[in-house]
Amino acid sequence: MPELPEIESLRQKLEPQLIGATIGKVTLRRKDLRFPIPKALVRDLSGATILRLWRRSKYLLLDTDFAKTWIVHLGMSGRFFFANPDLPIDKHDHVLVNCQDDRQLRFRDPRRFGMMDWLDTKDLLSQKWFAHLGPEPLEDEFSADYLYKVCQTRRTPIKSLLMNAEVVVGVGNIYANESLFFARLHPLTLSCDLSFADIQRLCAQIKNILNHSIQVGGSSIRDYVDANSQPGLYQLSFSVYGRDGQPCFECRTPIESMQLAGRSSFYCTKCQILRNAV
DNA sequence: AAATGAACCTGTTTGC
DNA sequence: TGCAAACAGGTTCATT
Repeated sequence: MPELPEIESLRQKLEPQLIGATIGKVTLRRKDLRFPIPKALVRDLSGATILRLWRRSKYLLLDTDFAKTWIVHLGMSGRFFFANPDLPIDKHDHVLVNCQDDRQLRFRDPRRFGMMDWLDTKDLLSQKWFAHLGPEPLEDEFSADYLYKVCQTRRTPIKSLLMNAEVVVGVGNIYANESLFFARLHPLTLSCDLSFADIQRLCAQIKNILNHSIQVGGSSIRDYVDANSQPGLYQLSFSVYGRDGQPCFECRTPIESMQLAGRSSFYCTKCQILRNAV
C-alpha cells in the first residue's frame, strides 16, 4: 500500500483518537512480521500512554510516557485500524491492542512485509531504521538545489533515484510515476542529464502531488485503508499509474508501461520525451 | 562506491 | 473451469 500520503493520512486520523490514550492488553498472534517483534514492546506497551504521534518516512512513530517510541511500518499490505469488539479476527490480524474504550487497534498484514519496533524516544531519528534516510519531501530541505546536486553525482534513471530512500523518503512507485509525468520527464532519463529547470519542475510536482494526495486521504488500490477502515481517493486522480494502454489525458497517446528496477513504470511517450538514457 | 536484482510472503489477477 | 505464472504500494541484502 503505503507511500508517504497514506501513512500521513493514517497518522492524521489516528492522532485525535490516540493522544492521551492508555494502552491496555497487547496480544501477539504472531511473533514475527518482517522482523521479530521485540518482547519488550509487548511487555511495556501495555499500561503506557501515547504522548505524540508523528511520522518519519513511511514509519509511524508513537511516543509513550515510557520514554520509548512504538514504531509501526505497514510494508506493502499492512493495515492499522480500529476494530469494534464484534469484528471477527482475521487470520492476518497479527497484533491486537486494546485501548481505553472498548475498541481495539489492530495490525493486519497478509504479506508480513511490515514491522514493529520499540526504541528509545531520545535520539530516535539517529537510530537504526532512520540513520541513513534522506530528507522528507515536503520539508524545505528537499529543494531543487538539493535534488540537482544529488542528480549530478549519480548516473541512474531518475525514477530509480526518486525511489531511493537515501535521496528522498516517502516517494514510492505510484508517486514516482505520477511526479515524472507532471514534470514531463521520462522515467529512464539519467539523473545527471537533467537540467536545473527539469529538477525545479520535478521537485515542485513531487510536493504538489504528495500534498494533494494527503488532502484526499491517500491512494487505495487494494489494501490501504485509514484508521477507520476508509479508503483514500487519490487513485481516482492517477494520470499514468495503472493506466497502461489508456489514452494520456494531455495528448490521447496510449500510456505505455515497462519494468524498471523491478517496478512497473507507466509513462506517455509523447509528453515524457526521452532525451538520454542508459 | 554505486547500481542492479533477488529475496522476503501471501493473495489476487491474468493467461493458457 | 482449472491451474500456473505473473504481479502487487517496501526495504534490505548480496552481487556486479
